[in-house]
Amino acid sequence: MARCSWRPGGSNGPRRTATIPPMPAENSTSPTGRPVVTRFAPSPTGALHIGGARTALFAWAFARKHQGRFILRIEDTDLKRSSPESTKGILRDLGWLGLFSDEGPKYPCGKHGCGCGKAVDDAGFDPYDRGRQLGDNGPYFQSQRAADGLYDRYVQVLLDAGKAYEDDGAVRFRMDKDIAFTDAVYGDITVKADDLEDFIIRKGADGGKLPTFHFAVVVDDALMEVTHVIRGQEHLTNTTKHAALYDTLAEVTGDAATWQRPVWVHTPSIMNPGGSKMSKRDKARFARDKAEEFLAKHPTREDGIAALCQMMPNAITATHVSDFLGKTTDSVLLASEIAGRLGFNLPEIEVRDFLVRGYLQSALLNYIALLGWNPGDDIEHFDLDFLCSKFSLERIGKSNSTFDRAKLKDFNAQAIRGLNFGKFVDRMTKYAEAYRPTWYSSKICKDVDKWQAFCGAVQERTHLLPDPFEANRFLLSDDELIEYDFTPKPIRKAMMGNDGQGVALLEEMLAAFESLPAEGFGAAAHETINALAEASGINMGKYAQPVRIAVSGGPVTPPIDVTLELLGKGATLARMRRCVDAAKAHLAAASG
RNA sequence: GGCCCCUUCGUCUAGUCUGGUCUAGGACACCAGGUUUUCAUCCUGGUAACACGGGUUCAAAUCCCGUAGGGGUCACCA
Repeated sequence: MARCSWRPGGSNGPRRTATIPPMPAENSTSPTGRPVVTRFAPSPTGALHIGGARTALFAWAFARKHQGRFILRIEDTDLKRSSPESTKGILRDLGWLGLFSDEGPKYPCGKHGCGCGKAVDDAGFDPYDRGRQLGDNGPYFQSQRAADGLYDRYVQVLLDAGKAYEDDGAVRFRMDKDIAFTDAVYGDITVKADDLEDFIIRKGADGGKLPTFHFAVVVDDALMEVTHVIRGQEHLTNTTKHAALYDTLAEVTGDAATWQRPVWVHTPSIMNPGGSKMSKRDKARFARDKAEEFLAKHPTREDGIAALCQMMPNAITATHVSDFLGKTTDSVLLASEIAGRLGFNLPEIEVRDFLVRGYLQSALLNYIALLGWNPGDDIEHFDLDFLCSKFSLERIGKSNSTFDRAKLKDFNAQAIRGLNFGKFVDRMTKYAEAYRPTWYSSKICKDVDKWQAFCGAVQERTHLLPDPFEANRFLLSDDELIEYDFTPKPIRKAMMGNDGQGVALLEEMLAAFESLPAEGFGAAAHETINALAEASGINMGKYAQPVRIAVSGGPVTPPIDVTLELLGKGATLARMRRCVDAAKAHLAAASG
């Protein structure tokens, strides 16, 4: 395999030789005649967000489809905004999605790509460790490549050839020709020289004399032999710059093979329902709106802010809050703090958000694959293998698409239902361990039989992993804490309807349950109800609803046998007694 | 504002290149009915779109022009 080091001395023999295997005939998507190489090149300025994940997915799938390589390269040439933490986060999230690179830095523990939600011990993990960067094209961090003097060599070549010039400490590239290029999605694009401007390829002292994105991306993609540049459409206009750079570098180095233009593939954007581009700032915006609603409930704005601050940790002052409300800051930290106190969920924007909210990676991947791409038939539900076998550039759409959480949620529910039971139990256990400690340490979760019964009862009604925990809080509640409110219609109807028939039936069951054994209580109680119903000719539902209400305070629970088994005899009877008393009091109050 | 790009049900989209088979198909959401001890699931049915205006043609969602709307870009950010 040809190494990618360009000889600054000027020897300009072709780097790629005839030893490069010819493209398979069926591979018409690589007109460059080279083996397919794609890359994902995030800048580590924050967590991996959903748009980046889709770009990575497409690049990864395309490489798989053509038996090519998928490279991960970190574009950290912006000193001020890049951080190793972001790099770790991006690596971790790509790992969670299962989009591992063939070359470039990798997350250390493949096991934690499992979505278990477990806090990963990455204390000793240094993504910048060159030993971890697999591949023969040197380091995969632009900061390291710059330190090696890589980009400077080419800047000098351009300077020497008169194609670039110094400008106030920076180096600017001349754009003096019309540029035309072909995009695999958008087709032919032409821009006249008059509409183009010379642009910076190397920053001045303030920017650490580092290459700009436009320059680094071209040099790296060329040297890494990237054949297909798949990225978001915000780069479509920028591509004129890149095309010019490829052409000029080919001309001045005489190495047309290395500086051959790649196939550009620009993907449409993912938008919010409101029409704005999906971004981190949405969290702040959302929290702000909710906070304003909260404020509006107070006599004055000042009162509202004071009340809000009251709820916040001490470190957060009124100034912080009003800055946030005044849009001086979009702090995600503040946004999530407000969300926590006011009891709402921030919109999921970053890949990690979806993990925390209980989405399965298979559902998320499936859904985002369909945002801007489709297999051409009516198949919507598929896995990564299917995607890899079907993915094609031709089927990427041109128009932006709106992110529809309702549809994603449906995909997730279907994915959960499709999980085999053992896997579902495993997911629930790990989710509880990571995000629901109270449940994780509860006797329901610790008792294998109970836990299996619980999971079995909830699987088909789970849309998001935490749903069962939210919907069944009553299972962990103290008996005395169950509150009975007989005014909501479904409850009133079940208990008070037909002259308080529900209350009477509840008493009847209570009496019958007393003699049941504590062991196997759920099944026994269920049989008893069946027998009672049959004997009285009153249908089963009339018995079941009052029990539901008695044990949970509400009209909705898992199937009655499982519910009572999880609760056990003691709790069930205690709650039924309290409920009977409360119902009678309610009845008396109503008639009196 | 200049330049580039986009425009089919509320949303994701099929169909557009290679006009007729499109009285425009699927999915999510929504509505109605059915199954079910609640909820959920499941089943059946329904509402709902070719942005607008011209042109070409025997025939246009499909081709051409214009208008409107939307997005992107015009940084020593990527």
